[in-house]
Amino acid sequence: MPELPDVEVLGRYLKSTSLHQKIESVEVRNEKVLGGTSSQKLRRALRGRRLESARRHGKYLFVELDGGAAGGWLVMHFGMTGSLEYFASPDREPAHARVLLTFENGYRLAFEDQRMLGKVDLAREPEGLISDEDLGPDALDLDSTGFRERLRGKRGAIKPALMDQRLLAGVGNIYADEILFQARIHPGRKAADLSDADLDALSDKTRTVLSQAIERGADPNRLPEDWLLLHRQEGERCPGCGGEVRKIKVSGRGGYYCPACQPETDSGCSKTSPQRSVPGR
DNA sequence: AGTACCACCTGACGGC
DNA sequence: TGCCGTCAGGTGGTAC
Repeated sequence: MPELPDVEVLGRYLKSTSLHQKIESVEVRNEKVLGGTSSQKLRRALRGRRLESARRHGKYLFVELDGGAAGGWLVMHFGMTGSLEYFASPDREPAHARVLLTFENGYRLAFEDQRMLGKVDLAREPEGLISDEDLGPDALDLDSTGFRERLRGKRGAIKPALMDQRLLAGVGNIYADEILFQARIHPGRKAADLSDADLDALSDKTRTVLSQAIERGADPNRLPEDWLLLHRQEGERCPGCGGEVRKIKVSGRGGYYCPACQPETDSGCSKTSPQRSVPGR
């Protein structure tokens, strides 16, 4: 689940549950989720401290530790199956808890991750990690000008460009499909072939899709029925036109789209997308 | 600069 | 019921 909206929601969850409490203990159940750090280092950095604030950049969540310069930041990336769970009773402990913080009030915060493709790490400053990883600006911080500039000159298909964390950070496979659907652009079209109007639509939909998803708690059950997201299956009806949703592979990733709403070639008239029966805003 | 493939991991699902 | 291949919302490395 963890693309930008999911991580934003997890960050809010952490803020509403886990800030300002002293950390009594740190338990690493599986070291595979540790990035450049070790159990010892993590324990030493966290024990006795408090989580003071949290912020997100793309799919990364940064949690500030108290203690000023000595404090540093806890960094989390949720991979494909990562999540957070704050709980008191042992029977609420998630099945795949990999790192557990226990607070002075007895509650625990679990970093859970079934497939262990996520990471928990320490960083001096978020900016350091952002530049080390060469992450682009957060997708929600990009205006249409910045968006156009960053996609300009891209050689390949638009979908992998949208998902390229170095161009803009936060969009993954699922939301890329949704954004392209709402912008009425075929995922396999060459980025370089897109008109300015196409790019503006993409930029606009990137922001509206992500922010609306956040407003709805990134919960699929609460997302609008006319989003493609809820119809990601071959043969499902397109919520825009009633046509058939199709599956394709673009640069190695499986994805869904509506051939009618997202034509393969720009027929020249999708300049200003005609009256859409699609989501819109 | 792209893409194609493999790897990292676990688990769910469909076909036989 | 069981085995097997495939696929899954992420990223990184390598080889063309």
